[in-house]
Amino acid sequence: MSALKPLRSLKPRANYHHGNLEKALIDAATEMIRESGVEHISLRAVAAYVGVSPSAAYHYFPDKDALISGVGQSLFDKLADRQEAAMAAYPGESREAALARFRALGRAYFDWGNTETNLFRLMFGVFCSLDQKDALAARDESRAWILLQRSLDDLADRGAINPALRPYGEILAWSAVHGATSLIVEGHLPKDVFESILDAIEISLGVVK
Amino acid sequence: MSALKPLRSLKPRANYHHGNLEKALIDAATEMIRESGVEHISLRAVAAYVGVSPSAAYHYFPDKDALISGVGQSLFDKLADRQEAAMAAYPGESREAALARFRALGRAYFDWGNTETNLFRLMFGVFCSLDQKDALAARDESRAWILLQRSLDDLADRGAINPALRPYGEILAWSAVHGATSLIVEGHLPKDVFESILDAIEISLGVVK
DNA sequence: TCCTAATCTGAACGATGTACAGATTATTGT
DNA sequence: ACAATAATCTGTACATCGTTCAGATTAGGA
Repeated sequence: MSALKPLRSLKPRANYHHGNLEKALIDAATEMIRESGVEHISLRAVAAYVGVSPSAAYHYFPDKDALISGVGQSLFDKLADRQEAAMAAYPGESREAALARFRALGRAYFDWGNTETNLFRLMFGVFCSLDQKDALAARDESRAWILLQRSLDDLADRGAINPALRPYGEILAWSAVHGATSLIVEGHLPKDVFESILDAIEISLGVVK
Repeated sequence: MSALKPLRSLKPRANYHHGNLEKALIDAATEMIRESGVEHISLRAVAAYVGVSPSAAYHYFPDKDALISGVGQSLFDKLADRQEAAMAAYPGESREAALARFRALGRAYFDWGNTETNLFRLMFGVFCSLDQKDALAARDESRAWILLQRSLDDLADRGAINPALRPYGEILAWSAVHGATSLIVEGHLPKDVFESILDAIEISLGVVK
């Protein structure tokens, strides 16, 4: 656990007009949640970390929950970054490469949950739960969702999965990977079962190797 | 949203020596979390609801988190009750009955998440996350886990699933059902995909109908 | 019936989320 | 260049929270 001391106290600049306070608050909150968990951060501490008074935050967020929710939204993009990087390790047009990328996609999700547990909990917790409409719209635009769609299209194009089962690909893969990751992260299942989950997903989708 | 007013103010009994304060606090906290979500309850409100001073709780729980965690532990049993009731609707020794019970098990989990969302979030949130050892030990003794094991044994005994895949039954079924329930409850997936998840689980386990 | 242990109260402390009035700075129009 | 206006941030204040602790109340055994 590092110190998390105020930053701006070093800078000679006055406190008024920070520059980009909204982003600074989100970044600070992200880092603090990452280290301590969403249940242990306070608006005041985030403001102090940025070097600003607590009230300043209320010009950008209606309340603390909105700030936290802002952090959550931004995390889906960071997860997609990790997934993209993981998939890049398996280039190529072959069926084997496409399958390897598909597994890398799931494994990156799992790794994210294990290495960034506090952020993972935030993303799928109360603060990021939206109404059906908004959430589905947000999901359709999220890069992580699009990566999953494309990965399944890749498999289908190469005849690596049963075409009749293709429509269920996204929901099945996401459900199984997310469920396993959640249960493992919270300690309900041991870590070593995850690869079996990936195997099971492939079987469900009728993978032919 | 109902009122949640203090109860004991009506009773003529004095405040000292409540009787079974520990259980009363857990019950009250359960009901209040059920209605408002774990992020919106205070130790003081729970104590007031029971008709007791805030400090009284500290004779039974070291802190607020311990009370909440106590609530969470007790919920796994209530989930098992629902699952048992749901399975009882499909009696019989036939393969079809065993399959129907297996699906009822998953559907009851899903229904629990949808009707008792606040409690569901608590069960699998930070407050109920244990170290690997404790959690796995607790799980092995939980009735919900045992129900799942028996249901899979039933399927295997009747030759309804691929014997080679039997060992993966628990982790796969729980992961997929939990993942789908979580994602649907938080709005990331639409409700109507759940039955497809049950189909996919059966395919993964090599169900022969 | 008195003594002791168990149980609960009441007051207090520091920290929190939030509201609001006013101070400070940036920007725009002339 | 300069004043007027808008945007941004501070400081203070308040109710509420979790938690501590000294002491009041009660139960139950000697």
